Amino acid sequence: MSQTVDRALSILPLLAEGPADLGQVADRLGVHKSTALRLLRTLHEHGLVYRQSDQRYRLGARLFALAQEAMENLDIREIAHPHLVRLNEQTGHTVHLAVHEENEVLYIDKVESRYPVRMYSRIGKPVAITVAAVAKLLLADLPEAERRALADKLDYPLYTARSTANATAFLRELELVREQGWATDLGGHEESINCVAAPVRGADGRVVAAMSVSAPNVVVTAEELLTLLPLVRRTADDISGEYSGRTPVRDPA
Amino acid sequence: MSQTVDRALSILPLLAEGPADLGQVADRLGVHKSTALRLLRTLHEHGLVYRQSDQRYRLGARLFALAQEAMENLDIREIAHPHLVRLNEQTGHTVHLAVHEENEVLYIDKVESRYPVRMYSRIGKPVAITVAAVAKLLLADLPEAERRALADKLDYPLYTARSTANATAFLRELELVREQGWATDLGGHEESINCVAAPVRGADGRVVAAMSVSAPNVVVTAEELLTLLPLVRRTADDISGEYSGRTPVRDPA
DNA sequence: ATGGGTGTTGCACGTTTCGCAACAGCCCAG
DNA sequence: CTGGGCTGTTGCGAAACGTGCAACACCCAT
Repeated sequence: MSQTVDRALSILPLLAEGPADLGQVADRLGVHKSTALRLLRTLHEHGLVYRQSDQRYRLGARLFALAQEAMENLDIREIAHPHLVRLNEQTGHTVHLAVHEENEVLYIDKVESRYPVRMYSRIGKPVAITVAAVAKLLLADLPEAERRALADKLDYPLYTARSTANATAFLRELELVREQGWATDLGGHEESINCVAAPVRGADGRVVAAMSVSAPNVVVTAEELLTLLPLVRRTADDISGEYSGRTPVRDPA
Repeated sequence: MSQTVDRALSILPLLAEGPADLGQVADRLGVHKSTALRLLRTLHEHGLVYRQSDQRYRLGARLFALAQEAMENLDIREIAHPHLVRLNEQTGHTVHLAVHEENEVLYIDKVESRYPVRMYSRIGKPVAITVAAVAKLLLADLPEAERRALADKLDYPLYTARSTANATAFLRELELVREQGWATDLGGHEESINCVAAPVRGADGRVVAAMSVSAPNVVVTAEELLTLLPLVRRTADDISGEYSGRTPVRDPA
């Protein structure tokens, strides 16, 4: 690791606490004033640090711009994909990844049993929003007002006898999902298909995506599928960790 | 200025464009792979850079945390926020707060129409500096020499037919804004969006921030939006007063 | 197996950075 | 006006630090 860079970067969290002048920075870094000056100058040239009118230093505008740009380029799908593949290899079942957008829930990735098929279209198919396990997870995380408003606007088609029947039942189900942190769809969409799903959360704890494992009755019973829940949740948590930058990746120290 | 730090910091905007692997980083920096590796490691230790499971690097969570922390420490923002909210309640439109820093103008707060939810999403994004009403106000306050120098350096993208076309037009517009003490953007950035803005001044009279109200054509015409000007200016003046310590906090009756 | 593609490590050279000390402004007090 | 204290700034030599090289380790395809 580079000492100079290390010192320079140590300035950033220090300034995040509030503005500081050259002397304070030098003291807290444990270096000579002239050294601190040069480091600050370099940070300044890159816009990470800004000098306000009283000559004290602040964190600069470029930092916001960088964070902003990085946010937009964060591709959940890209991060999640290898995890989906691994989950598929471990279970043999179909794995889905879905996001919530504009009152719809869309699949954005899918790995099918044995042969990994990547869906390249960014805009996937809308899912059955009232019954799909992933939809429940994504909607359960909305503020209550939005949840209610949305629930009222939806249609509740009876795909099967176990489909969610109306807004009241749906809201009750969302409440349950919200509390337990996972969701299922047991024959609610197609009679013979069961799903178990877990949420992917961003750094702020909000649900940004949901992942599910689906299998037909003829292959595994609902009970057997439920035994996969811990694995599904762990995988979702791994993705969450990676997505929010909490590095769960092994470092070959 | 420090060469090592300079190189290390150059990695950040590079990664903001999207994830990259070691070789790509080294190439674009023009250094040996081993050098890039050590720089990345240092950045990694500080959490500014994160290594995803495919071993590629991307910007890390700490960057977001820093940006957010820095933003929350901006005192103008804290003081202005309740005023923005009130203005939003009174007008129903989107309200922005922006500051000027290092030849960029960026939004530091935003209250969206009617929804009490505070969106961090677009905050931090640099604004279209040649057309945005807030940008004109902030730049119009610069000393003439700086204004000229800046105007020459800028690009003048034609977002719409009403966008500022070149440096001459821009300087003329700034002169006007400077005299009248407020600014507009009538379809200069997006055809159907109009803005009206007013400056926030510090104790010394210099413009420290600018506030705008934006609304699409389909909701209110430009003329109707302009009738809000007195209210916008009064609000900006209130913020100015509070920021410069002249006025005790006014009750929001 | 074998080759090209990655990422990683140890090392010797020399460029870069460090701390020092002296300088330059600024503000306040005498 | 003058002087002292405070902050930020600059030139310089010494040496520490970072650099590029080359060799290695590893993974995946062919």
